[in-house]
Amino acid sequence: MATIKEVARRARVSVGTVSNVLSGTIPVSKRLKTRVRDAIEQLDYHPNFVARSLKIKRTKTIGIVISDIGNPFFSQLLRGAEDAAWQEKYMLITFNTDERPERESQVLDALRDRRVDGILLAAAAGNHKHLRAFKESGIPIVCVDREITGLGLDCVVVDNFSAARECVHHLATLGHRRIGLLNGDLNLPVARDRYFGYRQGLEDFRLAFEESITCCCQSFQLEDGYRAALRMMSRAPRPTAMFTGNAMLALGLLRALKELGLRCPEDVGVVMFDDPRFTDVLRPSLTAVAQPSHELGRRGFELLLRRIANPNLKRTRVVLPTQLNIRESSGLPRVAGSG
Amino acid sequence: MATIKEVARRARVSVGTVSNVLSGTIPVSKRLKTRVRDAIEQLDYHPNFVARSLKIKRTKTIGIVISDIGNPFFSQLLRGAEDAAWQEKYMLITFNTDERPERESQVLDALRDRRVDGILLAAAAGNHKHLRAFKESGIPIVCVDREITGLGLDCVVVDNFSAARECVHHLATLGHRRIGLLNGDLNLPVARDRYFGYRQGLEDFRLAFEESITCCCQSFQLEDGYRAALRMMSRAPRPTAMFTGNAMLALGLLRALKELGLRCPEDVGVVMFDDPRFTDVLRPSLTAVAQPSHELGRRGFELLLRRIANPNLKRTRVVLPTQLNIRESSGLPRVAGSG
DNA sequence: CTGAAAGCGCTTACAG
DNA sequence: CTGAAAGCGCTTACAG
Repeated sequence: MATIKEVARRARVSVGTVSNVLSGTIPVSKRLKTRVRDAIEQLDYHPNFVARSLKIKRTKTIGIVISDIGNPFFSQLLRGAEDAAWQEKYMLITFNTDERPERESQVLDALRDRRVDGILLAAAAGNHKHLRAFKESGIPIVCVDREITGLGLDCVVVDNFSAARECVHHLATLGHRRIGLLNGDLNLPVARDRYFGYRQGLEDFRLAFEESITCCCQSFQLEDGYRAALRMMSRAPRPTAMFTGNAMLALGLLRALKELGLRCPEDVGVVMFDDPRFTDVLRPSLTAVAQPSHELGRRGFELLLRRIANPNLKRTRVVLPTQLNIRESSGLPRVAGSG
Repeated sequence: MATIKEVARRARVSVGTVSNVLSGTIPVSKRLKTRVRDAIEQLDYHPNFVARSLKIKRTKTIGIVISDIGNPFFSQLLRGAEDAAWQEKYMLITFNTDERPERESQVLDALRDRRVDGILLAAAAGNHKHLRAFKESGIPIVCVDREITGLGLDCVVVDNFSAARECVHHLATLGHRRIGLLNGDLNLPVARDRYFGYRQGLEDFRLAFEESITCCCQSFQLEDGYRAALRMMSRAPRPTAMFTGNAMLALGLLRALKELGLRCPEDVGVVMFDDPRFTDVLRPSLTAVAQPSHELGRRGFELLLRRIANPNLKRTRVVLPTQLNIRESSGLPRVAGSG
C-alpha cells in the first residue's frame, strides 16, 4: 500500500503538506491541494492508522470485556457500544471471559499492550487485585452492568435490587406464598443485588425465607439452572413460584419442569430477569424484567469517552431503569390456600 | 507508561539489547539479561504493541464482519473465531452490518486503514463491487457461512442445499404433502441454497411447488417472519408443514401461529435451519438443523491465518457437516389424506 | 502557506 | 554478545 512519502513525491510537496491537506487543520494553497488530491487518488492512498496512533498516542480503539456473547443481554450491550463507537470513529475489540477472573486479567493485560484508549468491562466474579494493578496503566475502565466499588471506577448499571424486589411483589400479589429463587454466583454483584432484592421482597410481604427453595448456581448458564432446578423441584415441599436471576436460568428451569411433568404456570409460576427477543414466543410467554441492554452499552461508551477526554472528572454512576413485563408465566391470581 | 528507552537507560544497555531479551531470538549474556529484567520490573514496562506493529507491518488483529451478533448463530461463530484467535495471540475487531452492503463497505475501509492482517466476512446481500476494490489492499478475506464466488475468496461454509433438502424429505416422510417455506432474502447465497434445496426436496417426493406457500422475507429477522407467516397462514389452503430458513423466522412463525390459534405440530409442523441452545425448551421442542457455528468461526480463523502466511495458496473451500435434530415440532407421522 | 526535521516506540541488519 | 543507527509511516512544532 502507498505511503505518505510516495504521495508527497508524486505531488512534489513535502510529507508535511500531504498531512496538512489530509487533516485540514493547517491551510494549504489550492494549487498544492489539488496536486496532493490527485496523487492520493492515483496511488489509492489510505493513511496508515497504526503510524498515526503511535504518533498521537491514541488508538481510537477500546476493549469490551464481557462474560459471554452467547447471552442475548450481552450481545445487545455490545451492539449498543458498537453503535455509539461507530459514530465517533472508534473500534471495539471484543473479549469473552466466561466469568473466569484469570482470563479477565490476561485479556486486560493484552489490551493494555495494544494501548486501547479505554475499556468497557462487565467484570467476572472474584477478587479484583488485577484491576487495582491495572490502574497503573492509566487506561480508564468503565464498568457496565456490573458495578465495582472501592476502585473509583465509573459504571452504568440497573437497579437490580429494586427490580428483583418488584418481581417478588408481583408474585406475592398474585397470591404466591412459597416463592423460590434460582440465581447465579453470589460473588457477582448483580447476583447479590438480585438476591437481596428477593429477600427484601419476601420480607415486605412477611413471607418466610426458606433455604431449601433458594439456589445460587455457579454460573448463569442454562445447564446449571437446569440441574439445580431438577434437584429443587423434585423435593417437597415445592415452591409455587420461582424467580430466576436471568433468562438462561429460566430456560433451564423450564426444561426441568417439563421433564418432571410440571406445568408452568399452573404448578409453578415463573418470573425472570432479562427479557430477550424470543421470550414472548415461548409457551407460556415469560414474565420478565426488561433491561435496557443496548442503552447500557451505548451509555457505557459515552461515559468512557468523557472519561478519556477528562481523567479528572469525578466518579460517575449511571443507573438505568428496568421494566417488568407481565406475561403468562407468572400465572393468574391464586385463591388463598391453593398453593 | 515506561518506554524501551527508559528501560535501556536504567539497565545501562542499548535499546537493541532490551528488545533482544524481550524477543529471545538473539542471545544476550546472563549479566545483561538480569539487569534488563530488573529494570523492566522496576518500571513496570509493557512493550508498546502499536510501535511494534508499525515496524513489523503486522497488527496481529483481524476484523470480523457479520450481520447481527444478536443472532445466536453469529454469536457462536464469533466465539469460535475468538477462541482460535486467542491461542495465536490475535485479537478480533467486531462489526455488525445488519445486512447493509454500504455499511459493510465502510467497515471494510475502516479495517483497512487500521491495517488488520485479515478479515473474516459473512457478507451482506447485494453486489460485491466494494469487495473487488478491496482486493487492491492485499488484505486477505475469508468468507464464513456465506460463500462469495468469482473473487477467488476462501470460504468455510455448510452445505445448505443438502441440509434444506433433508428437512423437506423428513417432513414428506412424515406424510406432509403441502410443505411451505419461510425464508430470508434470496440475494443471500445461504437463502438461495436453502431455497433450491427446498425445491429439490419437493421434487424428490414429486410434490408440487406452490408459490402461495413460499415466502422469501427481506430479512432473517423475527418480525419479518412473523408478518409473512401471519399473511400466509391466514390464507387457504394452508400448508400442513413449514420449513424456515433460520431460527428467528421460526420464532416469528410460532408467534403467528399462536396468534391465529393454530397448534404446532398438530395443525402445522415446523422444521427450521439453525439450532440455538434454547430450542428444546420451547413447547413444542423444535426440529432443527444444527450448524457447527463455533467451528465455522474457528476454522475460518485458521484458514485466514494460513492465507496470511501464504498469499499464494490456491483457493480453499471448506464444507462443514450439519445435523438434523428431530424433535416435537415436525409432528408424528400423518395418515394419508389427513393433511 | 511550505519544507526540513524531530520524534512517537519499537525491530533489525550491520559493525565491532 | 553488544551498541549505534536506520527506518516503519505518520504528526507537529519551527523557520522561513
